[in-house]
Amino acid sequence: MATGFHDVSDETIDVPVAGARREILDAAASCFFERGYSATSIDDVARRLGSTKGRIYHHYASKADLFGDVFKTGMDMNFRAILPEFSADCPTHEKLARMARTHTRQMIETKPYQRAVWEGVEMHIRSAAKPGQRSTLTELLAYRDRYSDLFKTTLSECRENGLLDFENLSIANQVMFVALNSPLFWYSPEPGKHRAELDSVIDQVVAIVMRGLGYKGDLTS
Amino acid sequence: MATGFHDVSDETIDVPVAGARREILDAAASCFFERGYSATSIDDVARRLGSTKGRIYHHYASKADLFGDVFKTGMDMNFRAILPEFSADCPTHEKLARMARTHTRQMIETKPYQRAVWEGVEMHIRSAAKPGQRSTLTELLAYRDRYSDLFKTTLSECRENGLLDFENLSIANQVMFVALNSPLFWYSPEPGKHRAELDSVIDQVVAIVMRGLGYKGDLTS
DNA sequence: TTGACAACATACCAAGTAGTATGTTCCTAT
DNA sequence: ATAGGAACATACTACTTGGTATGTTGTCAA
Repeated sequence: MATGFHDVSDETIDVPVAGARREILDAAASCFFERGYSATSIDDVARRLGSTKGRIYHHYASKADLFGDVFKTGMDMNFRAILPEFSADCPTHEKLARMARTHTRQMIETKPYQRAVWEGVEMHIRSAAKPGQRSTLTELLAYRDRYSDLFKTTLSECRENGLLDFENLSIANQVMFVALNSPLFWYSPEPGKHRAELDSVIDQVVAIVMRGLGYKGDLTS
Repeated sequence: MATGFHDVSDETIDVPVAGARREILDAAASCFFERGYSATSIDDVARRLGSTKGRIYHHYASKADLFGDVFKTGMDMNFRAILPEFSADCPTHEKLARMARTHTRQMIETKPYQRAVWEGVEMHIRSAAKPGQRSTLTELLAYRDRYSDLFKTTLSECRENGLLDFENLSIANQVMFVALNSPLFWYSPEPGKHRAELDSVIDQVVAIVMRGLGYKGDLTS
């Protein structure tokens, strides 16, 4: 099948897409971010690119495929940012805090892509995908679940070490993710602002989440 | 203007819409919940009603108006649930906990409506409304802000009393709301399940949030 | 030089979609 | 009884949208 769409189910993490594809992806992510998936037409994306539909359909078989690639590219970014932290050899609670910070930073710095990921998850929850989209979306969601499991595992370790305290692991994980993702909806860094402000926002969100999960210590590391 | 659409800006909280309107609202909320606003056609709503477009356009001037009424009805439900708690005379932290519980319960029990509220907020954030929808949506958002301020006020009081501890009030409020709203996305009560399960989910979410905001005490009240 | 193919643009189509214009039926106030 | 309007259904239109079919141009290997 010549969708130009790499298989999601293999166990490797892809490097970011480059060149022409990337331009299309950026435009698509921006449009999906501003208007949502179904309110965005292929012509909208083309207009933002300063070109026409032809260009997009030359690289992608369908609108759903384009969305899928935005989703996957967003997740690739997250994996590349998180894996070093996940593999780091440091106290479990510190690892979790670093992962949380990195994740939250990702949400802000690659917002359009992450917003597409969010919508993809929503589409799956509401099972609002037509057959055909359905199988592709399911694969993509499995990809995201692998990412989620990195946090889930770390959360579980922390609890076993007595560093965290919560009842149900899945619920804790869900609430944590939603909270860490939340800047996606309420924070837009003003162009002139210092990096310090962004760091402050991230620190505050992570602090609330860590304490919420039962962490008692300091987070000045 | 014969939109049959009550003014949002007055200071009273409306009683729930009854009868024929309510049937349409329920169907619309369900459709918006399952497919999102722009992926839902008026014919979809009509089909769910077992009727035709004529019925809907007899009561609502446009799709945006219909959505607006779903939004407002959802917010009316929230106000009616929260105001007694907000006005209750009890320790501030307990008031907040009760408000949080009530709000979270609302998210689960009136999910389709709350999901429309969420999407309305999103639409406003991304300013993805065409002119005309825009002014209506802005009014509705002001309505929601009044609701949000009830929590913000209580949060602030708690901090002044030394019962909570967080840095920025707005950030704390945003993170709190997103976390309390989160069951909207990950919890679907199975029909057979006991009410106990629902209560447990609510308690866990509220516990995480309260601790995250710096509350040190117990929540067994 | 030339054939072939990638990378687009142009033109087009069938299927929706919001909204309207116009019936039709039933209920109710007079 | 009947006029009138509320509450719909039916039929229609103008427009959008995803997708396709078909050009056009540049590039590059043989």
